[in-house]
Amino acid sequence: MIRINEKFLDYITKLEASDPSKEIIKVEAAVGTPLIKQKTNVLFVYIIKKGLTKCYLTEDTGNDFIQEFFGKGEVFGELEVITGEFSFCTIEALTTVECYRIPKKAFLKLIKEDFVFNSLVMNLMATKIRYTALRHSYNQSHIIEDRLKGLHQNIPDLFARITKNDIANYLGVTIRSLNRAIKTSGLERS
Amino acid sequence: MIRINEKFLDYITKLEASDPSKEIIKVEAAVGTPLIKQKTNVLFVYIIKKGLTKCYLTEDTGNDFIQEFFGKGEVFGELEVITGEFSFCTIEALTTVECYRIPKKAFLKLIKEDFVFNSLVMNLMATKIRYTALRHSYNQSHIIEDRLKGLHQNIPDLFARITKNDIANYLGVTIRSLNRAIKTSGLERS
DNA sequence: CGCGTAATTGAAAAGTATCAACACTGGTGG
DNA sequence: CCACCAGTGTTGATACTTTTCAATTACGCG
Repeated sequence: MIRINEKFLDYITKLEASDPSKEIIKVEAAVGTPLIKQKTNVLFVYIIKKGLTKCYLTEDTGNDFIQEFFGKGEVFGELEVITGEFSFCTIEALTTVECYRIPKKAFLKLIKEDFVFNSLVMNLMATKIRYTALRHSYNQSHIIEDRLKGLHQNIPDLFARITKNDIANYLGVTIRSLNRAIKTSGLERS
Repeated sequence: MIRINEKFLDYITKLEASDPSKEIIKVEAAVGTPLIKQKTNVLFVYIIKKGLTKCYLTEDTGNDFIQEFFGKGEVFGELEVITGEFSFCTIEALTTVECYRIPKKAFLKLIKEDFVFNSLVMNLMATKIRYTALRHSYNQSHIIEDRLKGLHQNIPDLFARITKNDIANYLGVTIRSLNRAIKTSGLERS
């Protein structure tokens, strides 16, 4: 599932336009660039303006597990900035990505002083929890084929946008199993 | 893993003590009582004072998947109250449970007017996301035996406190597989 | 004692991973 | 222009993990 958050993007766009101190700036990242790295200190919060990223964890086994794909308006880095802990995941650009970047201090100030902003962040986090919980549950109680079908319904041009490797890492399976599931589900030429 | 949040409990305890309008009240639930039901409107936020609950989703397949066990200080219902959506999980008492109960309106008012409270809620949600994400990733990339060992490390008296059925639903496996894992991991008499 | 719920176990079937070989594609440099 | 290479994708055979199904035992309680 590619998550988006138009509402938040709208608000940030307005903020950026009326920001005299230029705390919110636009940055661009090329394909493959890690915007946040696992187990590092997070100094900025990012909001995607355009493009696609993956959010993944590298396990001690060496496996990557993709949590979610972030699209337009999605926010990352906010958890780490709020709790002050190191990042538990890596955010990497899958396409060229344009985003807004807010320094930690400015983000925390906005949370404190702008209640609308505060509410948007609360909502965004609540939605992340719901989404993550539902997906975990779904993954545990459905076989690969069902999970693949579900993903494909949400992203019709799935195979054009995301590599097989990333799809497999998102579903938490090997590429071999993914390929078999594609066959048996009849999703080959999509 | 049984999650706890002493800091939040402390704050609520203080709030309750100095609450003239008696919006925060203490309630008690017997074993098996559902405090929040999946797919229903949520009117209260709860904070556990004493006891243990399970937070689980019932899938369309009929399987229950336990998200987490909540202990002292853990909060639930806050997500639904913030987003206004129906609950996506059920919260059920595993022991006799004492908790504080705050009406939706009062909770939202606290968020708006008490910044310390607001920060505590933000932190609590950020922590939930981190925890949920890490667990999902861990579950996808480790076999049952490892997952069981990890759980047992966190809850040494696991088998005394939680039924086999619930442990299996927490790990997302069948009881049969759980029993085999207990054997092969040498955790039988714990 | 008798009942219902929880726990245990074996055998077979289904699902998934591992391993290894091979095909396709778009550069890159001789 | 071709050979080579790296990255990506495909496929079969086999081994391993987990579920399903069914039978059986253990335990608490009226």
